[in-house]
Amino acid sequence: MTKPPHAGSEESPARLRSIPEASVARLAVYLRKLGELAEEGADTVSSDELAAATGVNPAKLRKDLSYIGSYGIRGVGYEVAALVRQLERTLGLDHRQAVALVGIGNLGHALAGYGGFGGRGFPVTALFDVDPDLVGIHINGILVEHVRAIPQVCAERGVTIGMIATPGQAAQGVCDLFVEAGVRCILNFAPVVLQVPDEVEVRKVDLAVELQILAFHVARKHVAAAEQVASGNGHPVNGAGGLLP
Amino acid sequence: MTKPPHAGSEESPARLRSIPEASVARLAVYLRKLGELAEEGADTVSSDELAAATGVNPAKLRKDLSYIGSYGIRGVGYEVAALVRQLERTLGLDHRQAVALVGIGNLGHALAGYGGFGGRGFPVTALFDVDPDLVGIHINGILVEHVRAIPQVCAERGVTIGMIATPGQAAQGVCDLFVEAGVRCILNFAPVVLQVPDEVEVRKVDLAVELQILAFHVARKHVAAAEQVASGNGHPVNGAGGLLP
DNA sequence: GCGACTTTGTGCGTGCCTTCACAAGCGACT
DNA sequence: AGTCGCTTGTGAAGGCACGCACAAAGTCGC
Repeated sequence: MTKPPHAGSEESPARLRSIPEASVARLAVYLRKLGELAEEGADTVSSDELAAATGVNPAKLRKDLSYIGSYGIRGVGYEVAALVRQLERTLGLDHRQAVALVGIGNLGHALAGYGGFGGRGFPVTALFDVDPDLVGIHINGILVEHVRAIPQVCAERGVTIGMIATPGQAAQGVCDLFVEAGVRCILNFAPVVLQVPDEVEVRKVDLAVELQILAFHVARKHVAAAEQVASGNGHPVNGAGGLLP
Repeated sequence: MTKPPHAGSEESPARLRSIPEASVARLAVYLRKLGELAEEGADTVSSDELAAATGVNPAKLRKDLSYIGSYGIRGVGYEVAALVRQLERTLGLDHRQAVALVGIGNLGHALAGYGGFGGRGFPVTALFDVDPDLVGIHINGILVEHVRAIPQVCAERGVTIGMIATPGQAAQGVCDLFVEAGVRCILNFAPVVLQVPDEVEVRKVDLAVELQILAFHVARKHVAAAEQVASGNGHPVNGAGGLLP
């Protein structure tokens, strides 16, 4: 239960497993900001500083970082370079993850051309579609192949992550092909819930749902605004600086 | 995110405000599935049925629906049409929400052309960019205007939701323009944390982070697999993804 | 009209995540 | 060398969400 305190330099897998899901998501955000800081020449950051820049609570940030070990210096902060290295190792970015993308529609095209992936250790290695007009063309130098080639191609090129940007009806079929190819992690942009074996991890990004959540908040704010007018309570605005006293 | 410690919790219209954030996200998913069911001619659904189709626990689904009122019939299920109506009202979809999009790059182009928005009550009403080569062209019949026109155009057309698909450096500036225009809800695809006044709601979609989370799971599964081989104990850890029939 | 069956709505225990608060540790300054 | 100020790391408490299990409530068959 209680971990041995101050275990410095080992790669205990138990440590990995114990990181809460919510923390992992934030670690990725910290990592990007740290990259920027490194480019600006920063040597160290304090938790308060990094927390403000990433919009989280400083204590939460420190706890998140404590999951991957003690890499801070009390009274000083965190050494940027060391923290970046450790985060990259923890997030599995120390070896590249080949990514395959299925569905070269509007969104798929954008994803295939998105520079944010390849530049960050996620080279898009294979593209697939069913449309004969698309199969055979190149996007960013990558050949679009037919969906039926998924199992073979993915296995050959060691694809570890699959992205599905097809229409909803096609998504489950594509997913099954990925699973067959041994892909264990899938990022799904199609508006359906994929059925997968236990050992496969699926994350879903649903743009329409995101908008609907915002629409809910629009409605809520509308009501709140009406209330405020009624009660005469105006709320002062916290400007772009955004740091609370 | 950063809220003043316990702002005045009035409970007047109360029902909307009391819906947990996590439930709102799922309500949107239920709504889409219900739309499909309605098209297939279904009159009623049971919670078990809808829960299986959307990948959630039936009890959780019933609790979610209970937040918006009792629209189920015991022994039968939920009347699809009535539930759709009520969900649309709760999510603020009974009046259209004009959406503005800034940043007509790869992703922006895809978003502008994405049919899933307009068809679901979110007409993309305005497009903006700074690139002179883009300003002036039409996408899907919508004119791309210069970013500096954001305040005026958004105010004129009653834009309630702004989407930011610009590079990171430009995002905060665009965000400020949205706020100036009175836009209170923002969907941010840029990899930065936006600083906004308290009354503005920001949701962030970060594709690179999504991939990094998956990369973490790839690494975790890798370790787990190696351990299994080593210890001979075949017990795969069940991750956090709880979707399983 | 009555009983059995089905399905909703929800009270409650459990576990995770967040947040506070503070001791421990480190560097700088005198 | 000692003290002071700053920052990390973490124990503990609170809150939120999830899921179980069951009572209430309705339908269907006879």
